[in-house]
Amino acid sequence: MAKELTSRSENYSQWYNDLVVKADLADNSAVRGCMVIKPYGYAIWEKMQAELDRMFKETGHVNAYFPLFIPKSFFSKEASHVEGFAKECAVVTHYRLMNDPNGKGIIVDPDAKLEEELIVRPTSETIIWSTYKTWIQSYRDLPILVNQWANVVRWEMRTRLFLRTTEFLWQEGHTAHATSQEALEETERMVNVYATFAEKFMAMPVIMGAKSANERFAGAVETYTIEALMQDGKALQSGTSHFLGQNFAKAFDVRFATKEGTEEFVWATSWGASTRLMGALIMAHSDDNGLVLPPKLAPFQVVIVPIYKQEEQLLAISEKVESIVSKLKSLGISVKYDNNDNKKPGWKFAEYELKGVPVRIAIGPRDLENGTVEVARRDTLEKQVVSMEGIELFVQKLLNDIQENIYNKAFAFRKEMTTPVETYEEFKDVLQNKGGFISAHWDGTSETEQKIKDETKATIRCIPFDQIPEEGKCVYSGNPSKGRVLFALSY
RNA sequence: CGGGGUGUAGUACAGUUGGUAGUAUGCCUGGUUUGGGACCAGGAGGUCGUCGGUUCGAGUCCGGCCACCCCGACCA
Repeated sequence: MAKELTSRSENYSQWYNDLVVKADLADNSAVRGCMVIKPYGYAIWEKMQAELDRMFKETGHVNAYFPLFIPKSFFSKEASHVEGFAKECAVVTHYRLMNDPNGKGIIVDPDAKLEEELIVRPTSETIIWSTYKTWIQSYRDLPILVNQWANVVRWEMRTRLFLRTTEFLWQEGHTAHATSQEALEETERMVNVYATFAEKFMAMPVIMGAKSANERFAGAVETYTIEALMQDGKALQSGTSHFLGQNFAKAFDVRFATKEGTEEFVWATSWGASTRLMGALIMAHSDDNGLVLPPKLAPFQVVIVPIYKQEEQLLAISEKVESIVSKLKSLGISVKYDNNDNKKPGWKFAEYELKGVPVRIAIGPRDLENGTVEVARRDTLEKQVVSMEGIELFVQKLLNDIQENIYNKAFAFRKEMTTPVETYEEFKDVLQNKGGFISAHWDGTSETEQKIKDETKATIRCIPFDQIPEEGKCVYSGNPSKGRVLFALSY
């Protein structure tokens, strides 16, 4: 029986939910707002992790691990930080359960109350900077370039698989530097790493830029972001890199002796990307037939489906497949041979399309006779019969083509969906009838941004790094502006 | 936290005026099939979310509670 997906045009949100569940990426769990990431989904996340981890290490970072729990008092040390996160923290108050003396079940042992409550980390700046205090005395101890892979908890009011879950997986980099300049360079370096990853691996074009004050991370002096555009015209913040100035060093009293013998507060950055990238990946490329994965992140890039009548035919096919598999593997191409006899070829075709496997090879008696195979590409759903001879090179090129094609497609879409506007009327019209990024002049004030948000729900996604200096008038207030910023509805 | 919805077999659902639970799919056995989600035969699987009430009798009616999902406000 078919696993029917809701179409994107019918209900985009439903389509997304259906897709995540039916492609076996993740499921809702017994715990409100928390998901189970299933093996196929987790395999994609592992691919992302592996590549990001490699890029972090290439830029000089090392991994470490800090505690899940943070003493409550740590949170009050940085004022804007606590304000940003206080409303969404899970708090541990007790450490023991007991049998309910009044009957069945178990209760929290009232005698096991913690003297100081522990916060389940929503992010680790505080626990890490309290630790850095003990690591840093001299300029010789700097820089510290640490990343951690972890889970964090943010008690969001409303959740969506991958896009916003109560618990999510991410990495958070926390670096310490002797100078403002150096920390700023680091902040920029890491947002570039994210952008490179998004474009080269996820095949997802992003716009790099700075956040406005309203959208900045709680406790940051400056937040850089990569913003991607989803197929429904909404923006998705896909990675952020923060210049924290000396805020956390001051909050946790982290000072160092300079070469000159003076004492100064340490400069900080933090940067993170989460399982939300999975949501971005899903929405960036997929269609009404299911997932479309970029070859560089697909758990397996090629699936081979045998078509046969009798056992002897399967044996003959398997023999051919074996050599194809080894040739593909020698080129570093990952491949799955699905010789499961319980499912018919047609079922497998549909299933692997749903799961977004980039290339499918079918091989049957007809092919054995002709020395050919049928190759189908997921992005365009095109099929062609090609010679078995040199198939590995054909597939290698095809995988590259697919990676490039889905990037180009997403890029063209974003271009089409980025609209410059001059008036507020136009702004509202585009927002309502077209969506996407709106490139508009803004007077630079928080008040204006807030008013636009209140009236239209659109926010400034970023002030692009490649902003062209241009005299203009704020689309809302009419006050002078020096360049355009990008507005959009966002996830 | 407001609004809406749903809890019945692994999953998705149906269940009429209240009469002792069914369909599809999946699963197990056997056989036939296999180039776009196969078919036949047999079989296993449910204290109907939970607590209470009405009743001779409750999946069904009434009340409380719980959970999850969806839509908003908050956020990555």
